[in-house]
Amino acid sequence: MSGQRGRNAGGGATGGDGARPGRPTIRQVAEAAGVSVATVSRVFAGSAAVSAELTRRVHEAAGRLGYAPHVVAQSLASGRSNIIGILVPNLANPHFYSLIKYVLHDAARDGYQVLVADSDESPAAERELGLSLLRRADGLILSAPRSGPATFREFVAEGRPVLMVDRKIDDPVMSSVVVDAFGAMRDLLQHLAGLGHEHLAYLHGPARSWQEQERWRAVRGFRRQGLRVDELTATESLDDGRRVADEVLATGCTAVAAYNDLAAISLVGALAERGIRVPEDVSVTGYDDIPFGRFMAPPLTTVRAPQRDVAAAAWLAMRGLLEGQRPGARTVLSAEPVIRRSTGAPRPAAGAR
Amino acid sequence: MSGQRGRNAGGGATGGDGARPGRPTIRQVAEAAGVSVATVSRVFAGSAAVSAELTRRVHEAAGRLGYAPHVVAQSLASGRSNIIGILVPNLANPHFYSLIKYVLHDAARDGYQVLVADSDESPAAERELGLSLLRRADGLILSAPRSGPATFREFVAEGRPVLMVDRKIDDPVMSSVVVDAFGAMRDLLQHLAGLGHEHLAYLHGPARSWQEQERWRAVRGFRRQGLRVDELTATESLDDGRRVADEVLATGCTAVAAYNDLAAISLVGALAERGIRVPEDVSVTGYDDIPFGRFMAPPLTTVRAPQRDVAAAAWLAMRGLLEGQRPGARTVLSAEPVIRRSTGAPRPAAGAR
DNA sequence: TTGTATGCGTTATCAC
DNA sequence: GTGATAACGCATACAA
Repeated sequence: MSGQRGRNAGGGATGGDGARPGRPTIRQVAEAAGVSVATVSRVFAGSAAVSAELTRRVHEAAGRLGYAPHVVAQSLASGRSNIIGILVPNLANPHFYSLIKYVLHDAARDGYQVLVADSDESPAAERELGLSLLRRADGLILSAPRSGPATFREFVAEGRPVLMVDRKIDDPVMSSVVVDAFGAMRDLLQHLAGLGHEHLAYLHGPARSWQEQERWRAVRGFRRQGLRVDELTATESLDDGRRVADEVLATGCTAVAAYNDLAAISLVGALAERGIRVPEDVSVTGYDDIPFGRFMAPPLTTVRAPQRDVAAAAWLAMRGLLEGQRPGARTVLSAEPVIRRSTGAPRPAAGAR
Repeated sequence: MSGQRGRNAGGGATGGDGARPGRPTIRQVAEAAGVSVATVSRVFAGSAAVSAELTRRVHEAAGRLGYAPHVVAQSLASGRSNIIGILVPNLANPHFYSLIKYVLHDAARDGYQVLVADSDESPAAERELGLSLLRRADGLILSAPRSGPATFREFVAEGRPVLMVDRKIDDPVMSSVVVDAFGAMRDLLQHLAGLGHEHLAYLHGPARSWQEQERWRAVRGFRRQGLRVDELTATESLDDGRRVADEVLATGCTAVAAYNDLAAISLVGALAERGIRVPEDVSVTGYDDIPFGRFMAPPLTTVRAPQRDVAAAAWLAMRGLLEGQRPGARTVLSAEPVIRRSTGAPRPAAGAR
């Protein structure tokens, strides 16, 4: 027998005035309303037409007993949980929780709850967490996944919709929503080149990130224009600015393009500690346009990732998949540079500081 | 019949070589291993001693068939879902997702998944989302809830553990983990008073927040020391800085204590736009010590809320409750001011700017 | 439109 | 230590 066994004893023979405790079941409501359990089920699911009279009686009885459907039992019987999972590589980055916040709201409006998991940049954790989410959830949103195609196929093999956000994928069994980072990053660097910068440093992001690859591809492209581009590596945390600042200064560059705002913000802070002025001594750009970039001194030049649109597109796609649409759809959104005051013309001559 | 009807046909009479598709069930594993379903269940649950030989055979068969327990069926039968819910008032505030991130990890380590919901500061939404989470989850963590005791009792009436974070509660049916904001805020203002400030403005937070009430209580206390304290209202978003900045300037105060870092950051940004220098013209303090406060110019003087400890205490308490501990425990943590450079001595004379 | 009967995949009780 | 089996609470094919 089960754990809650005996909670709703009686009820059968003597007429429903048996044990009182615990939540009422659909059976008790049916009895109280003088209808079958199927009718109660239909009334609550809206799945089939029920006469006005019986609908009224069911609602009356349910209200009186304080009945609410048991979601776990519904899930077992129907095969749907009305839960979706969302897996991100780093919950500490505002970029990701802005996605989560919006998806949460859109999903709630459609009656879905959201299981959240954070892989902390670990492909192995991502695989495990993804599979774990897929046991519960009707679908999974993978935001900027760090693992590879083999893992994705394992996910899909679970038989539930998987949606990739910010990761290009050729496999037709998965849909995706991506932001075109290449174009936006190219435009951002065009802005730097236009200011007269000829020597850049790029702060790499996580190597397994598709967005990182796209952003770097755009930066690399400027080498062909004769610009010098040095490569450094940022981290996902805010605490690493000092090391990076020293490395940046060692390159002698006049501008730094960071993989994302977190790295840029941390760098600007560390530069300020050293008395280096931004943008007078060195220009700095970020990517994402997280809310705090506006409040730095100087306000950060960056690229605005349209997270509201990404989230909306993601939920729209996921809902479609849940309703049985064929997977494989690709949504591409574009981002745009936001020029603030962390970028300016390069200092006139070397050694000016 | 059910939605997945027919997925695992055959199996009974003819000996298990029936339909192949779909996930294997415990019954198929039992058959393949030549044991009963009860034994398979015990092996996977570790709930009772099973001989080494049978354990081996079960694992072998399960591995061969690719069996994994069906979590929804487990939930229905056991009455436990291994899911907890966490409900916050505003996911856009780093203060809250830092709590979420830590709880997520601690819970995952114990095999729990986490449903996240965001009430957007609405008590009505909080009630609805809380009840909704409680249908699925084994327990609910309420972070800084905005609704009242009546709602909390509804939550508790669902028969599952409810843990309050950052909200004092006298009801012995609920446990709580709170940070002593009063003491920390008092210390922070002592710092301001020590610098010579005699005229403060306080930026109120959400009225329904217990933390707001405690912080304000500490600020109000300084009136008895002869300090002048003007009251203004901040918002939870970063976008309202300009209005607040004008109101702050109108008071003529020499220091501003904001309810939280978000409000302080936004205020400093708006003041900078107006050419007002911090801390030379006006000192500003925040509360929470979100990561970005360190990277503002000037770095923000604030109070460090020990979120790692709060999260650890919260999960510890929740796990205890899930294991059947009696509710009612109170954990109180303390916070400390972090003096950075957004505070300084007041400008010597009025009208100096 | 409504009711009946069965199955969803497990857990846990009881007898051995 | 192991097996048989009744719940867990609901959805749904099918009959009426």
